[in-house]
Amino acid sequence: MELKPTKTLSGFIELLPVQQRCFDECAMRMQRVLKTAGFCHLDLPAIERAEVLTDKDNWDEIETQMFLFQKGDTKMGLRYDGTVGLSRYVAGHINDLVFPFRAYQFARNYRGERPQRGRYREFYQMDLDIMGIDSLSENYDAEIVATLADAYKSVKEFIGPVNVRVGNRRFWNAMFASLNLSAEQQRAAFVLIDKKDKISDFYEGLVEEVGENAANEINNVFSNGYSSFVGRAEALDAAIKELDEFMVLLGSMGIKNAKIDLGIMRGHAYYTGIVFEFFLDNFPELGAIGGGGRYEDLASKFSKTKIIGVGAAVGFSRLMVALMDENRIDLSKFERPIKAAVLVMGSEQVAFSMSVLAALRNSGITAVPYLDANKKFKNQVEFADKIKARFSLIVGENERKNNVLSVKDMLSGTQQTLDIKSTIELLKTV
RNA sequence: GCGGAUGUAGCUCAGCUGGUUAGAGCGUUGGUUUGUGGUACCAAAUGUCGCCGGUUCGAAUCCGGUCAUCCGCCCCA
Repeated sequence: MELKPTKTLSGFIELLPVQQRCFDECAMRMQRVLKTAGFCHLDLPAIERAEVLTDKDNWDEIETQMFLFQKGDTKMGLRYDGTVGLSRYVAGHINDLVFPFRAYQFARNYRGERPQRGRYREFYQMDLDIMGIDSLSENYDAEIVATLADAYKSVKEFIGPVNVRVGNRRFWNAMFASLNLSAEQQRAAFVLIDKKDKISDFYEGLVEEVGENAANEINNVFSNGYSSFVGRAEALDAAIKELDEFMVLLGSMGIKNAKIDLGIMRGHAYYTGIVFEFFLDNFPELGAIGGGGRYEDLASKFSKTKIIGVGAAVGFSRLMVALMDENRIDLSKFERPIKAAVLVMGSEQVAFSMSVLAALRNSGITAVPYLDANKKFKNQVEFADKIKARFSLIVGENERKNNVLSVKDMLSGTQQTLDIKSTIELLKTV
């Protein structure tokens, strides 16, 4: 009989138990930080109407990038990030929510693009957002960054330290306006600045797009610093002030690993103010591991009410899988989840063994039985060894009759006979 | 959508200047040892050599096509 394939579809991830435990632990810690910061958990549908997911009309074109399908007359698709669903949710429940509304999502998202290294078709993303109606103080921008920095800090022992770079779209809008750039030139300059670190001919490209004078000015932002533009124009001053105040607030929340980098742009068009990206200190070549910014018209396609947001997204799967693939996470902490393996020598011992098992679990000890009681004892010990149980609790005829256990330390190989109570005490101390 | 590489055992791969019966390691199962694992030794099972076609007396091997996967580009909502 021909066997069916066991490999996952291209672009899909599955982890081994040790990796999964690490993944889950990190996910839990980061979410706990967000909950403590008062972000409520939203678990939104993975499937949305196609019209919610895209503004484009060309079904064939978007089909290559998203997972789309149709039931009856309803075209629908899998969400590709958390923002779209959140916008819809907030606009739809606007009367039931309290603003500023803060929410986080930890959910799987789907993209239909062709997979390559570090880019998956299904992945977990953690989104956190604060939304306001009509207005939302920029102070929240700092809180979002500080909260996310705390979330990363909670998993520092696994991923190492992070740093954050902060940019400001308002600065560039003011800059471009003062340079009298056309809309087209602005767009071109945006793209170039966004790709600045990736391309070698940044300056030459700028000259070509916006002319030599403007190119020199833009380049000065990076060579002389943004502060040198103070007093040039009102809007520029405001943007510079916003950046300075932002950094002060970050500092007062204890965030020290942040710096201003006006080369941070973010690809998405919807950002309008502060933008930021997080990087790993020890693995900068991985690229941004999370980022976000402020968007002024989050939900304009769902509601006439003006909803303003500031938010961030963490490519959680990408981060964890990349680190695990490169063996940069010490997984030893997750290798021995089982404290005790209960080995049952013969079916007469099953009932007694089950009572031992229950007693162990009631005491909070992670215990696994080997219930094929008539298998050779050798296989049972081997099983205990393979699941890396810390102890084997052996139940044979003698043990059952005397109401005791043979407790074998699987690391040292030594063995002793204890009653159940003493066994539990021993296991609790290890 | 474009380019490069790779498809052989459950897994990782070797074999490929065409030549009898298709190889290794790991893993699995059994045994050495039916109340003791990690190490050792012995043995066994497992293949449409991705698929289709061509060349040839003969193809895992050469050629064409096709599909799939990986890597990169494009894109990144």
